[in-house]
Amino acid sequence: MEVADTRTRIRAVAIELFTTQGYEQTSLREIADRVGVTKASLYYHYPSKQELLLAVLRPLVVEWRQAVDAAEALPHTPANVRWALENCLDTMLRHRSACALFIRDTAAILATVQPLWAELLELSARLNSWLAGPSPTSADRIRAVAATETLGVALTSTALMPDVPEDELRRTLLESAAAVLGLRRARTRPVDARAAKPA
Amino acid sequence: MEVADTRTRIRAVAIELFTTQGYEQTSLREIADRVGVTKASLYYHYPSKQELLLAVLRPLVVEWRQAVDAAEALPHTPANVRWALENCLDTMLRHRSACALFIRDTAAILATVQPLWAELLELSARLNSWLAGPSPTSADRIRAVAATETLGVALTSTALMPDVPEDELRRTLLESAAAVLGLRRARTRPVDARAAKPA
DNA sequence: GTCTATACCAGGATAGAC
DNA sequence: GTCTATCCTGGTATAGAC
Repeated sequence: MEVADTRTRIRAVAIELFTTQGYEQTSLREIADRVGVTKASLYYHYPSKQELLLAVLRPLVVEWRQAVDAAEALPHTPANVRWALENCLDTMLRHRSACALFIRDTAAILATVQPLWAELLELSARLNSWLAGPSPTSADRIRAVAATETLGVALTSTALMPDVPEDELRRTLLESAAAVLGLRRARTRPVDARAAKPA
Repeated sequence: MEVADTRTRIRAVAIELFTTQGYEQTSLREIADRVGVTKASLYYHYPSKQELLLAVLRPLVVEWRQAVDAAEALPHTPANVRWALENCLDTMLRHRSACALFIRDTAAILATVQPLWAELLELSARLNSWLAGPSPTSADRIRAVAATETLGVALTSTALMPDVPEDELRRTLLESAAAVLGLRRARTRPVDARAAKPA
């Protein structure tokens, strides 16, 4: 592989420009120029701008699905809920830029890659429904959505609170989400995981 | 005014198409066709697509500013915090479609109408800083952002939980935001508004 | 003052030469 | 695997009809 092969470089430039400027705001010419090829050459490697976007977003969706699968496999106990929140938050933090794209560019992505978007919606629906617990009231369901939304703050936080250290962010958001769900404060280790059900 | 004047009809069609399809995804031709005029005619009434977007978004920003101003004018007591959350939530609900546009189309709007966007950022910064209270810790600041984000659920809720009645949504979200901020459960009337400070 | 016709340029996409 | 040339659509600008 004498080249840092063009295909890979295109993807790298795309992820950078998409996440800094947005998807619609980034032209193929811009990407091509930065890579040092022509627009037409991009089309040799990726059949469309859409596919390029997919190549950027797919890894996040894959991991996110694993996180939701993992949560669903567990019984809905307070300790498990805490663990699931943590796992989801970490997944988001790991793919921070792709997540930000998803959030900032919702309309464009929705219009562009509908199937991927649909999967993401379905995944968050499953997560929310697990978080709401068995036979949930409307309030339980609302709280579940509110809790996941709370974790989403991790993504806007870089812009709003650049000086806050990541571990404190992580800890506080987890506590906030737990508070929304009516869980009491965390113990150091997840003990008595089978006691009373959450409010 | 024999006509439901063209200018107004353009704006009405724009708000509808922008909010259902997104800003970038809506072409001027589409709007013009729906109104029954040509693209060029749009330009007589609005100097650019941007201006049309501004005309749609401006009312929300105006009211939002009033809500933040009102909050800042009050001392940071638990009762006042509750009242501010409520007021902000209601503002969002009143301008639900414009809010949704702002959230779904962030990247496009950011790129298109930077000054408006900047004002919105500044307003939410002010609101968050008021919510965090005087001399806040990092955790207080994070919680403030998490609480406002919680209210934002009102906007996604229509899609995720279409069957939940609005008043229950409103009540539960306010309680969730209060839980994030560490306020205890609401009394029917805001009594003893000057007692202990929130965690 | 309100609108149409028309032309311009940028961006996504395709065909075909090298 | 990369380029040139070309097409179509969308935002924009202007001249001019009514």
